[in-house]
Formats: sequence, structure tokens, C-alpha cells
Amino acid sequence: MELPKAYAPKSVEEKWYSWWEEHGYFYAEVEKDRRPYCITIPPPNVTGELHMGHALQHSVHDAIIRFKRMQGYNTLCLPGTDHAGIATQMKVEQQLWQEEKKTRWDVGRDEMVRRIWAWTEKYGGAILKQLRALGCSYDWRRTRFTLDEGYHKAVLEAFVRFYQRGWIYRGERMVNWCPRCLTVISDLEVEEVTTQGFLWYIRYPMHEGNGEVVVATTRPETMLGDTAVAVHPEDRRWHARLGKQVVLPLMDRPIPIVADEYADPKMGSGAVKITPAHDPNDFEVGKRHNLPLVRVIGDDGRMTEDAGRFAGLDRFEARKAVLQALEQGGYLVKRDAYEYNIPTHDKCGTIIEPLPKEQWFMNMKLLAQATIPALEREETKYFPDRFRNYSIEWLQNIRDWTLSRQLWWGHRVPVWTCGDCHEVIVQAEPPAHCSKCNSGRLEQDPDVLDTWFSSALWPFATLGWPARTPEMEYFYPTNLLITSREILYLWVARMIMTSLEFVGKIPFHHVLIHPTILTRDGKRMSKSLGTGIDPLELIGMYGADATRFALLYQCSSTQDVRFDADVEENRVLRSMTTEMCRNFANKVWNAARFVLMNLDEEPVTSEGLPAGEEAEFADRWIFHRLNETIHKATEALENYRFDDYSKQLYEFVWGEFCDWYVEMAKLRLYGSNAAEQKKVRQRLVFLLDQILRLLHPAMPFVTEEIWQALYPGRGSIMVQAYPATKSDWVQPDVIGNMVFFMEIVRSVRNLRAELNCPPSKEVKVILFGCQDNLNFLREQERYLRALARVGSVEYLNDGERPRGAATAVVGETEVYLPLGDLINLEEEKTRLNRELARAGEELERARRKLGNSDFIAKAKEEVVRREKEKAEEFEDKIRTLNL
RNA sequence: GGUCGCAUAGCUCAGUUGGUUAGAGCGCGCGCCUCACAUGCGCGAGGUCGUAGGUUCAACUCCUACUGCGACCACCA
Repeated sequence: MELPKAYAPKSVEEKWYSWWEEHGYFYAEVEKDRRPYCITIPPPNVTGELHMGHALQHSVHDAIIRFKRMQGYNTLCLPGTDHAGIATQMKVEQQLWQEEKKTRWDVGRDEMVRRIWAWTEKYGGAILKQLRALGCSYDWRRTRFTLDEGYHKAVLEAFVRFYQRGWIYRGERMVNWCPRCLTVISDLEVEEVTTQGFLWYIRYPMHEGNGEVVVATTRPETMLGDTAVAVHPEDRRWHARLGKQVVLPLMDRPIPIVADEYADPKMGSGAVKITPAHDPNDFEVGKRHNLPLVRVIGDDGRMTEDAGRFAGLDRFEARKAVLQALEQGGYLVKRDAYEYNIPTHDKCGTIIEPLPKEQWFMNMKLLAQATIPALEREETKYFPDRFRNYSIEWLQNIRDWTLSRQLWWGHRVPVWTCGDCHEVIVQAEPPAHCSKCNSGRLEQDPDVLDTWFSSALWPFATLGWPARTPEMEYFYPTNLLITSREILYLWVARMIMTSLEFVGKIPFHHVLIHPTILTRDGKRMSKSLGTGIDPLELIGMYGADATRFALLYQCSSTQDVRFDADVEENRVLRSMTTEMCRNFANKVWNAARFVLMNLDEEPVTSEGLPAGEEAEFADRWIFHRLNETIHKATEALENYRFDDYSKQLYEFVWGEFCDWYVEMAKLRLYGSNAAEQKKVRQRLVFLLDQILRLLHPAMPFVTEEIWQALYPGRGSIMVQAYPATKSDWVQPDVIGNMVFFMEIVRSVRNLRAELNCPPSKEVKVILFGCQDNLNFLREQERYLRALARVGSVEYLNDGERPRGAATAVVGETEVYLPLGDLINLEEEKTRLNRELARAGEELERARRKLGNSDFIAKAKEEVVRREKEKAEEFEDKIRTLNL
């Protein structure tokens, strides 16, 4: 069979992906007699597009799923998308404005929701298609959406149950308001941005008599809403003035001086202005002292009527105007440069306005308390484990969750209020009549639930909860959750809480927190900064297998990965690591070509082929190494060390199988009897077979393409058994021989290269050493001749060393190249001196250690012995080189 | 402000329970189109393992402090 010289990913990828899908290889059904393995993917936003973080996340997902599938588990990887309240609504609102110059209020709630649905069905979920390009083997039939019908039922059920527990309540609190999105958001969605600003000191004159109070603020515009000045109750400086009033500048409003422990005597004058309507702390102070709430900033971020002459101004314009007015009135004392954190909305970057509002909240205390022990007992294991401790800490300090959002896209709060008797009804099904007065005038709460409230149910809602489905029975708890650091609390901790509450089980046995992908100089990857990489572009340049392998290769247990690529304006110029992985895929491809080219008539089946006693040392060596590689690769995957996994395979396939075994096999293939040839062919096929299986979780496409060429009609490689170790293959005694042989070959190559001996010229080699070593090398002579381009070999075990020859020492064996006219005596002398110097240093180091009596006395016997051996070895080497 | 992570070759990174001649890929230098592969083959140069102390016979590895980068948490004007 003919394979092209270089691996061409594109057509191969499309071909096999659709073939897998057509044959249902990704599907999982409940099969009681098989071990289940289940992952529900973190649902990306339905509006989302694939970025490098996703690419890494899903390379990991698919590697694990394919690995487990090959291990014989009945694997389900369940995909889906998140309705992403704000993001999706905003997208359609933008479109509505661009195309029709209308706002959502112009079209009305029902129509708007209808349009968002239409958009979602038409454009949504593009990211799931992009995941296919990466090769993800997910059960697409089971794709879920956090707003689909069944999911909606689950969300309402959860709300009602929490409500019945008494944990969900409605109340007025200081909340984080986004003036752009016009909704509240939870604390976890607030991102603090460190900013260089100013601290302004303002003079408030006493209402009666002389004197003044100086207060400081970073937000001067809020002073318009001040309703008090607070000082610490034990701050003596202020005792005389407690209970008196100051006049609020610009507003001419007298406000009291109150005593409250919130005021820090060490700060400035010890007095602090109190704006209950616009600051969370002040809100609390206001409650304690019954202060009025004066709202000077409205929901839209503009100043209200209560801001007097500043009404209508945007909050930031108002700041300037207030400062100017204060300055003119002589109220501004000074301003200091000041660094502080500004709360912003993580979705849109708008500065949050803290406002008192009535919302739905959930008290998380009991739920958190019930969850902490499960984490402490490691019922869910975290990789790396430190994230478990962070989660416990977060649960210990948990705060109430703001559940409601002033959006139209989402799960509407299942609460109705009777227009007649004002009874509040909370239930999943819309009630027809008031349960108390039977009135039909019922009005549903206009708000929708935080998107994270619905995602918190993901692992079990997708498997059919609240129904007791066979899937819930069989696949739950799921095995693994793979996600990024930033949603550890926002999502992961909440899933564990809800699962323990509703299902009585943890939702997943393992949580894997994968690294964040950064640019190669450690910056955030961001489209707006031009540092973004489109994974599809990478796939186009290097292939999906190379992209996956490159991501896995860089995926260790650190918190960040600096992705090795040169990027300009969101375009990849070059990615060295991905290129390396493409080369590796090509290497595998060509190794396969070699094996296939040498097949005789029928496709060889080669199961259970042990290296056997009669096998050559190269066979025994490669099988020993295969065994080790299987062991290490499997262990690495089980510990989610994808870097280890890929490096093990890279080294084995390229550095051992291709560089040595195949090269040696060529001689046996072309220069032996038919029986030997057949044996070698079978071993090559078997090794290739094992390599393909080992690699398949990382490189699904190229391995499938080769597999099909090797075993046409045998079904996909993705359902073959993952390689297992075999004790027959363990032959540690052969390693030393192989390493020795390799070193002899390398030393000859090195001598040739150093002396500029052209590769075309065959040289004579004289080996000097003990009889055993010489016998072994004599047996391998044909390999030595081919691998080091040697014409003839002479063996000496005593007597005179050759003169005028280049020399190298490998253990106890000496290698001589009598190059005659080729040799440049000066160069050879320099080379030898360099070797001698190097050996001298090592000897010196060893002798120093051995000369230390403490070392002899205290170090482990084995360590001392090794050091002695080392000293002897270098002594020998120096003696030989000096001859 | 609190907690945590990271600092190893020009670049991106490995380095297991303290004892190795500190590794890989890329890049670089030299030589090769050797019949699987130039997306290749062979050889080589390049590191006082962030700084300063400490523990130990022995520290890249353990401890302390510091510096730099980063993350998370936190209502202080």
C-alpha cells in the first residue's frame, strides 16, 4: 500500500471524524455489566467561540475519554452549552440596535425572548462544531443546553426545594449593580481593578458655631448623598461634637455627627462621611443609626433629582462638576494621589455601582457547612490538591448569593404574587389561581435567575435529574470534572453543594484544574490586545493531532502555560512547540510507512508476541522499553500528567524505536534468511500497533489513518484495548548491553564528526577491551558497521594499542580510529586534551568526596561505592587517553 | 492587607523520596538529499539551577528572609 511521503492532516481529519460519527463510536448507552466512565464538559457560553483555553481543556477531555474508552470503560462525555444570560442577551440587543435601531423595551419581553431563542438556534453552539475539528469524541446526541425544556424543569425544582428549606429569601440589601447591563450581579462576578486615582479631602462646616470636619473620599460625587459623618465612639477628639451637625456643602443640608465603630481614628481626622445609598459599609452604618437613604445616582449611572443641580449628569461628569463646585466654594482641602481597587463587572468591565435593592438571595451557610466535611474527607479529589483547600476556605467564609437578575434571557424566578391578597406562591408549575383566595390575578416575578444557579446543577441535570433516570443510576457520580481555575467557586464548589443537597452524593470523584494559557511572554491571551490565538488556525497550520499534542505536552501541574508561539495581531506566525509536534506526527507517519512498505502478502496479526529468549538483544531491549513506556504513559494519564505522558511517548517512538530499533531492523530485513525476516516484520508490526494505541488518546487522527492502513476492516482504533504491561517483556539485564552498544556507536560517530571524516567514507575501527565485551560487540558487528559507517572492525584484547589513531573510551572499552592521512594531529591533540580536562575534573570531584571522612562515615554505602567506581573509571580513562 | 504559585541553557519547559557528568524541543554552529521521513540524519557549542543566609558528609532538590512575575481572596474613607 502506498502512503504519501508526508502526513497531510486535513483530509485525514475530516474523513475519520465523520466516519467515527457515522458509526456511533462516541455514543454511550447504559450497559449494566460494563464499568461506566462519565465526564460532563463545562458548558461553554452558547455565544462562545473556541479559544486556546478551550483547546487545552478539550484536548485534555478527549485524551482522557479516549484513554478510558480504550481501557474498556463504557465512556460518556456529555457536551452542552450554557445560555449565558447577560452575554447572549447583549449580543441580540446589539443586533437589534444595529439592524432596527430598537431596544429590548421597544420590542417587549416576549418578542425579545423569542428573538434570542431564534438567534441561539441559528448561530448558537458554534463552539461545539469547532470542538469536532479538534477531534473530540463526545456523545453529541446527548448535547444539553442550560435552558432546554428538561433543564428548565430541573432549575425550577431546585429553586423550589431551596425555598422550602428556607434558604431563599427576598430582601433589600446593598448589591452590585451594573449600570450598563442594568442588572445586579453576585460578588463573584465582580472584578477588582487596581487603579491610580485621588483621595479628596473635603471640609464640612459645623452647622452651629465655628469649626469644621474634614472627610476624605475617592468618590466625591457621592457626598451629595451623605446623611451623616461618623467618628469612633472612643475617639476623644470628637466627644464634644457628638450629636452636633455639620452642613453638607453644595446641598446646604445639615447632617449629624454620629458615633460608630466603623470610623477609624487612625485615618485622617478620624471622621468619615456616610453615604448609606452608595457604599456597602455606609449602608450598614446608616441602618445602625436610622439614617435616611438619599440616592443621588440612578440605575442608569446618571445623577438623580436628589442630586440637586447635578441631576442628569453622568456619574463621572458629576464627579468633575462636584469637585469644581467644591473648589469654588472653598470646601476642597487637598487631594492626594491614591491607589485603590475599583469594582467592575467581569462581563463588560463597567464600574459597579453599589446600590440598595430588593432582590432574591440565598443563604449558603448550611449548604456550605454540609459540604466542607465531604471536601475534608476528599470524597472529591482535587488535582492539584491545593485547590481543595482553597475551596474549603471559601466555603467557610461563604456569603449570601444574589440570585435574581434583571434580565429577560434566563430561567424566570418561579414566584407569583396574588394581586388581591398578596399571597406569595413559589412552585415549579405556573399556578392558575391563588392558593389562598383563589384569585386569578397572579403576577410572576419579572426577574430571571443567575446563570450560575442553573450551571450549578449541570452534572446531574444533564443526566435527567430530578427524574430517576437509568443514566443517573449508572453514570452518577461522574468521574471527572476538568475546568479552569477562575470558576472554582463560581461553579465547581456550587455543583458540589447542590449535588450533596439534591442527590446526596458528590457530583464527581475527581476535579482537574488545568493551567491557564498565556502568551509566550506571560501575558493574557486576548483578542483585543492582539495576543489571541485561534486554535482553528493552529489546526489549519499544523493539524489537529499536532495542536492537541502540543497542548498536552505543555500541560503540567503549574498554574500557567506560556504557549510557545509568535503571534501578531491575533495571527500565529509560528509556533515552535506545535511545529515540533507536527514533526512528531510526521515521524510516526513515516515509521508506519516503513513498516507497511516491508510487509509481505497478508496483513500481519501479531498479538502476544513476546521478545522471547531466542530474540536478539535489540528485540529484548525494545520490548523492555515498550513495557516501561506503557507503564509510565498509563500512570501519567491516570495522574493527569499530560506532559509526562507525551514526553514518554515522544522519546520512545522517536529516540528509541525510530533511531535505533528500526535502523537495526533494516539490516535484519535486508540481510537475513526468510524466517528471520518474518520474525522482524512481525515485531515491527506489533511495536507499531502498540505505539498507535499508546498515542491514540493524544493523536486520534494520524493513528486512525495508519491503523486503517495496517488493519483494513478491523474497526476503529479508538475501541481497541489500550496497551498493557507484560512481565515477559521485563528484561533489565539487556539494558546495559544496549546502552553500551549505543555508546560505542556514538563514540565512533563523534570521532568521525570531530575529525571531519566525510559520511561517505567508510573507516576502520579497532576495539580494545576485555574478551566478554569484544565477543558481544563482535556479535553486533553488522549493526556497528551500518550505524557508524564502519568498513571493518578489528578486535584486540592485549598488547600494543594502535598508534596514530583517534581515541575514545567507553567504560572499559577503547575505540580507535586509525585515520591515517585524514587525521590532523594537532586537532586530535586538542580534542584529547579537552577530553582529559573533562575527565580530570570529574576525577577531582570524586576524590574530594572520597577524601572526606564524614562522607565515608555518613553517606549510604551504595553512594560511597558508586563514587569509588566513578573515580576508578575516570582514572582508567585518563590512563588510556594518555597512552 | 491575607493566602498561594512560579523563578533551571537565547526561547518554551522537564527534573521523582537531597547523592545524576543537571535534561528535552526549538533556536544556534558544523557535516550530510544514507533506498520510512530534509516536517529528515549525524555531531557539537551553550547553564556558578533568581539573591542572601541556614540545615546536612552532601542542596537545583529541605528551611528562613529578600527580589521579581503571577493568581486567588478581602467592605476600610
